[in-house]
Amino acid sequence: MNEEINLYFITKWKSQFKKGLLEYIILLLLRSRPCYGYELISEMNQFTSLEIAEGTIYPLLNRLKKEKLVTSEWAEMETGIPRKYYKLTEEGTAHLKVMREYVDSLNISIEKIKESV
Amino acid sequence: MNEEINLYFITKWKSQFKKGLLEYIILLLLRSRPCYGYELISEMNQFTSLEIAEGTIYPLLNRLKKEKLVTSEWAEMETGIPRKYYKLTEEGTAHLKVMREYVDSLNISIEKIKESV
DNA sequence: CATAGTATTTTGTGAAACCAGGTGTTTTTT
DNA sequence: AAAAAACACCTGGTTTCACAAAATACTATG
Repeated sequence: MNEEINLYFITKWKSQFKKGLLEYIILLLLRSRPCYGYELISEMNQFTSLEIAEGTIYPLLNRLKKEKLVTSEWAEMETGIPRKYYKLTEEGTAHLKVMREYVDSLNISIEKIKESV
Repeated sequence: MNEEINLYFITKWKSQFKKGLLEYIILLLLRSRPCYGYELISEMNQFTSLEIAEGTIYPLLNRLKKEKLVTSEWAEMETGIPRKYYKLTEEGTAHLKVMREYVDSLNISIEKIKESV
């Protein structure tokens, strides 16, 4: 049935599709509580079909920090490796709101296109 | 109210967010009928809040053609400039189906994240 | 004590959107 | 009739991001 699907194309497309989307989802996830990078990777695997590489999430979090949408803080664990927790700032919340409105309005438009056939 | 929004950040993010998404929307638009590039730009402006530059759409359509997801054909107009019409192929339809399922499942996941606060 | 899992970081590569420009035609304005 | 705007396509260079791969280092399990 799917013999004719070019999986290489789909894989590439999925990778491109994540651009910007990951930033949005990470901010959404941080809305509920501070998280550390490794945790966000597993949250992502659990809640979505998205897989996010380590080499993706840590630079992404650093960008968000540089933009002051999140802050970070080391947490020494009683046992285990220290974790760097990222927390949404007020600025982050405000920006997420703008992003969310954009994504929502886009989704509505796309639904219209899908229906209009 | 929005004084604190970094519009430069938002603009960059929107540009990133389009990656992969545009490819998906173009295929969705071509599902109903063949279109030419310039037409797709105005359709996009009309139906969505997305703006797509000429320097984006023409390379995009060429990529889709190279991947055999669309075919193209010149149409000499009785009056006006010749147009290159792009038409979805069977392969394009099959790939769009896969992409659509991916996007739909992602949207469901994101909705869950949004609700879980 | 070796292996797997936890947790962060860095480097290099590839792909896509965009800007800025170019070409040529047609229509509208002045 | 000339100038300007709109139509319609294309290209080259820049920037950004996801990813693979590797490095570092600690912890838990067998």
